[in-house]
Amino acid sequence: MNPLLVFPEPPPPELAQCLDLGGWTWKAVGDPDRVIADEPDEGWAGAVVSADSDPDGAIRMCRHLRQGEMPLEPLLLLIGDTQLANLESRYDLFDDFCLMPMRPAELQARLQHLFWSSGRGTRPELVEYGPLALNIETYQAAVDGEPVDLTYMEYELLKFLASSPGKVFTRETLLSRVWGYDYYGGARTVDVHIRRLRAKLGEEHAGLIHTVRSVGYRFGQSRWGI
Amino acid sequence: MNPLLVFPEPPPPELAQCLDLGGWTWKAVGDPDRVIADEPDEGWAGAVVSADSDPDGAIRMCRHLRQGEMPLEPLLLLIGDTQLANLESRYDLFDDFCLMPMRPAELQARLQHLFWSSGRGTRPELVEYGPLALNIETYQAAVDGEPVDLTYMEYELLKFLASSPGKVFTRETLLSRVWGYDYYGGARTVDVHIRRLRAKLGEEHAGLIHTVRSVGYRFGQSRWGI
DNA sequence: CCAACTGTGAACGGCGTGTAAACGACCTGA
DNA sequence: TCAGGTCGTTTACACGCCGTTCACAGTTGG
Repeated sequence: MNPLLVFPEPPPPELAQCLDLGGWTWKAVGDPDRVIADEPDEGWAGAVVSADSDPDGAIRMCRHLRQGEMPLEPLLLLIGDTQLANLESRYDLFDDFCLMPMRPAELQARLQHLFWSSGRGTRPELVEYGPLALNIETYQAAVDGEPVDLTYMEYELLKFLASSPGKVFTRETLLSRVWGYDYYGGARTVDVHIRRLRAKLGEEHAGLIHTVRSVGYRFGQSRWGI
Repeated sequence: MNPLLVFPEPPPPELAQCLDLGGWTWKAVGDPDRVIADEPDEGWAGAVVSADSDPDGAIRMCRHLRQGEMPLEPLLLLIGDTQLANLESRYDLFDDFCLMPMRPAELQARLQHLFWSSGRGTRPELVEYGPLALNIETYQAAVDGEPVDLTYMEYELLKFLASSPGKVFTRETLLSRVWGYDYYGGARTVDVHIRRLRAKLGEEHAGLIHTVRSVGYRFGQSRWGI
């Protein structure tokens, strides 16, 4: 999943720990001006802003995230109960809030509820390598920006390979991981699917999938640039 | 302002006191069957459901308020922190929650935030995609400006799909999100509704709904503009 | 009581998938 | 250098899954 934007930098330890425990990926940003510069390629999935230590900075951050053409959603605001009164007439700055000191389970529930409400992980999850791009959400593939029509198994196989570029997988590994642990069939199956993949990638990019003789197949270059 | 529906009957004293202090008008309803009978002429403004004393009854009430053609919004759920874990996958039953024992200021803030959101924020009144336009308020659909007559389920399905254009949904996901998480029925149901939708969209626009073999269905084009 | 809406079972057809077999490239040893 | 073997590539084909479509039953509302 795309990382969450977290304010301030560094975040309160209990917040960081709680996010990690919940399995969220996140990145702290200390200043509104750094939001664009620090934005990952996939974009922000949402934001968690703590007003505990620096209330004014937090408000500035919220306002900055919400203005502009693409307001960042969802946005969760963490505040102390003494600051509750200041919230009034600023409801446009956040989607939900959570009182400090927070209970980890409450934070988890609020984040999940927010993402459920917004309907999706906001932006597409992508697996990219060189000219290849796989959109996990839409089950679509593209090479050099040109869409490629893949069947279900072709897509799954390519996704698995491209998730670990440079790593060699044996046919047995591929069969058990892509086809399923209980799959029982010949190893030739893998070969044929690799061939169909290469054909669809086109002559120019067929070389993205390397054959490692007597071992298996590898997607992309090895780490030594062979 | 219209009264809030409050559960249970009688409500916990601290809840009643807190609502009164905040200047809310409210009316307690102890049983889902009494929601219609006790509804004031102006209708309910929203609901506050406490799961403190009777968790199962509270869930039943939430479900009852949310089902039907006119789900009651906004709905605030009050729960003890030990019940947090039960919330998962029931995010459709409420719009926000508040942990017990509650802080009066927090309840006020959450109610105000909810009414602010349902009043003018977040929820789009129109879902548009290319030639398709869905009016959420009036439950009407139009293609190329021409109104299309959709049944309830057709409308809900199309609205859900069109809310996340490009994203692929499995039949299971559609059944749980559109039909309800507790729906138990065959996946063929989805197919047939998709077919009816395509028919009503007309030959020209039937392609708006794509079949992703072995996966599910997708509305609209991918974000790569295929 | 009729009409519209919704869910389910079954038949049909297409295409994705797995497998066999021929072919060719590469390696090894004599 | 040639023979034999190993391994990957390529082609062809049949099976069966999966989506489509239709018919019909159950339900609800007017």
